[in-house]
Amino acid sequence: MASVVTRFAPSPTGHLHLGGARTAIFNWLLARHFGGTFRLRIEDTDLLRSKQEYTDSILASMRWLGLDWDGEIVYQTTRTELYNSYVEKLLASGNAYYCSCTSEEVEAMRQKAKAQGLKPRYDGHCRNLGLGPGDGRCVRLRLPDSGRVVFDDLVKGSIAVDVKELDDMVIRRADGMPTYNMAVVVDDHEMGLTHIIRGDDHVSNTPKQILLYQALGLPVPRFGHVPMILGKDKQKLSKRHGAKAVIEYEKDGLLPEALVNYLARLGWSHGDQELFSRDELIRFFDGTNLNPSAACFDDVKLAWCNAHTMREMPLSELVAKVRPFVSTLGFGTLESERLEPLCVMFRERASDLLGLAESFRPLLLNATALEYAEKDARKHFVPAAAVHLKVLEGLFASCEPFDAEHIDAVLNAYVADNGLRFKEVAPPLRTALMGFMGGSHLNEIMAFLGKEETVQRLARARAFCEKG
RNA sequence: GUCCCCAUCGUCUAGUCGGCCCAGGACAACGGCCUUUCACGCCGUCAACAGCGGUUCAAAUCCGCUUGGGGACGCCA
Repeated sequence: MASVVTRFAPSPTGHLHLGGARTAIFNWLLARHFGGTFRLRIEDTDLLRSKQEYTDSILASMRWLGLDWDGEIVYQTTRTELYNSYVEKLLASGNAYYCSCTSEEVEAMRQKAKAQGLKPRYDGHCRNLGLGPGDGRCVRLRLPDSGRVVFDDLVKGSIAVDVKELDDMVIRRADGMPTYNMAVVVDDHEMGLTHIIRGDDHVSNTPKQILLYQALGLPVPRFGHVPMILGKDKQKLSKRHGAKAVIEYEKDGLLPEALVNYLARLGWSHGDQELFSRDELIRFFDGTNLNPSAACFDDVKLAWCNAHTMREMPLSELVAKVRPFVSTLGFGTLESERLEPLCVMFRERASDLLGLAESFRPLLLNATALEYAEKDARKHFVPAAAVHLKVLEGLFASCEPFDAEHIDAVLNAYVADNGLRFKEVAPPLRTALMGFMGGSHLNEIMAFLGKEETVQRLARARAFCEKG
């Protein structure tokens, strides 16, 4: 099989959003699977809405997701002459013609067709007028008089459309600029595309583009139209329906591996497997098993996927990734030696980096600033607990070395020697140390806090217990 | 309105040529175990083939219709 060439072609009119990210992932995966080429093209011909900052943002998100592209990035605004050379070919071969109809006239044709219960379309008014170039004249493609356009879609199977449903579309505007379909066909051909995976909303453009390829005598690439991603409410994912940009997930502390894993799995499957490493994704994704029906985005499952990734990744990597979140939350800049135990203690309790960093809060503030959860304090800071805390203060003060193992021994001995049960001692102790009934193993928490801080926390809590 | 596409648990999905599917996995929910809290982990429960016809010995799987959903009909991309 000839080398596979795929592409991602966003318009820089906004940040990279989930739907775009997913089509980028599919194209990237297909290219990497077959050892092919993955190209990037910026469709910036909409001068009013396109902005450099969006191009930068999209590229940043692509890099963050780990989707590397091959070759130079193609910017459509730099290729007007190229597109026009193709329009000229079409004009020369008689497959295109000049049209002098005004927008108002074309609109009237559409209304008329609509009134007759037909699809609104251009009626071919200038088709055989033999008009030459002139002011205000656009160029239209001359469609075959009859026939069907049939293509085998990678995800939806065979799709057929009657040429009668289409009309002689504009391929070059009166201002000399090519239209979208024209530019896309020229670019996809010039860039050597063999496979094009894109959103569902393009299926109706596909017959038009195929007709263009045929008129130009060019080979038609393979198309695959993936359904759009729906929101929780089954509505199309839009800004109003919780559609978030990739960059926001990054800010929320999601791991790119997890987002790629989740998105790849949305609309594609490999048996019952849910979790994939990047290598597995590349190994298994071959353009088959793409689901033709639309999928709803589920951020709960994304969170699960992220939590899993966070638990499995190397500790050193996790430490490096939470660090910025720790400082953003105002906990200062911590050494890896301090961050490591924190990550070990809390990584399986958080579902994203921000949440993980946030869970460090009770252990990074001073004893005097620790806030007690009212409910837990009321329940566990009772007079009886004061006795335990007081004895423990003394025992811990003389615990040497003050590490998890020895702390555990002290705690166990205290409970055993006094015929107590852990359930009587642990709650007040935990509340004293964490401020609420949560967190990791008590001995590890104390070891992290250090002797002095631990004793201080117990003493402060004891005061509350005595008050009752 | 016209054309195109889609239709399995609440959600993501498995389901090679129809039989091994009174439909499997995962997330969520619920229950339990583990336990020094919360989590993780483990075990279990709940839960779906849109409807109606047809083909067939046999249909979630094939065909048709209906219903429902989505998309497209620009000198936007």
